[in-house]
Amino acid sequence: MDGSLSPKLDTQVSDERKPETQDSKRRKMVQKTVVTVRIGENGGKLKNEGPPSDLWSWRKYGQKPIKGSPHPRGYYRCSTSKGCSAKKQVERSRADSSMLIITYTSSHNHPCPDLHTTTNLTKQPKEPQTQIQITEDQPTSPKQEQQQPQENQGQQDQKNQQNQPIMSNNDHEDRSQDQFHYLQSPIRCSTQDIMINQEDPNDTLNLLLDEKPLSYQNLMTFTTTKSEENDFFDELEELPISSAFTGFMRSNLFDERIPVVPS
DNA sequence: CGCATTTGACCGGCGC
DNA sequence: GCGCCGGTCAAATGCG
Repeated sequence: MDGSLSPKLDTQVSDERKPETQDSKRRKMVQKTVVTVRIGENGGKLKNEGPPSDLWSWRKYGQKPIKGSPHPRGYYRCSTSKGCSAKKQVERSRADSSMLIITYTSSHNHPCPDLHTTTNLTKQPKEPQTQIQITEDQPTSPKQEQQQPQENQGQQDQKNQQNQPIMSNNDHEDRSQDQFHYLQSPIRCSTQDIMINQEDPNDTLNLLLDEKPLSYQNLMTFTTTKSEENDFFDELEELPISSAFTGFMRSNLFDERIPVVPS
């Protein structure tokens, strides 16, 4: 009894398509989290690259060839929750085909799914070791130069990040923000090496978050590699991947949310 | 039968 | 004002 003809779309469509509303005026105002995923040899061998497998469920709603990029960009929407407006864009780096650029937009209005809630994920395959660099960007302001060097710097940064201890610099302020977590670190539930760069040109946060990547490699130690995943992704061109030991990851990652906002 | 994915078309925003 | 690019929606097809 919602009275809506198409509840599934009606809600979202109306929300985004609103010709006049605060967000309609500035769709770019939406916060963006850019994740650069580096795929190793494993990824190169595969036809499809391994995107960061988040616990979230994503449904592909579009794909478009981007000018300047030999590879198309895929548009995904969070299907974990019906009312979730979280979205993500996945594209392959034109400079490095073995590098994936995932851009998360909007925020999840629900907590990260867990094995308890997502029984379907229990059998999720794992992907090859992938290195991810995440950049959070708030388009409210012009441009930031740090987002460009991902291709080159990303590699160097990753090395640094791996050496660094995992999230140890956060666990105090994030409690203040509840939903913030969901939107700030969508990849928090990833299973690979993730590097997070939060881009916030409009705020000084950038300085604080600028180089605050996280390395989950330690956690990866548990990950038992499965070859089946290859087959799983074989058909996938873009990257709907899922996480394997999300339960464990989630426990650690979720518990230690990344302080997007230092204070 | 239902759900997810894929492809094409349309609309909006930005730049020139 | 026009053109181009990006993004989203809608419909159709395929797979589970």
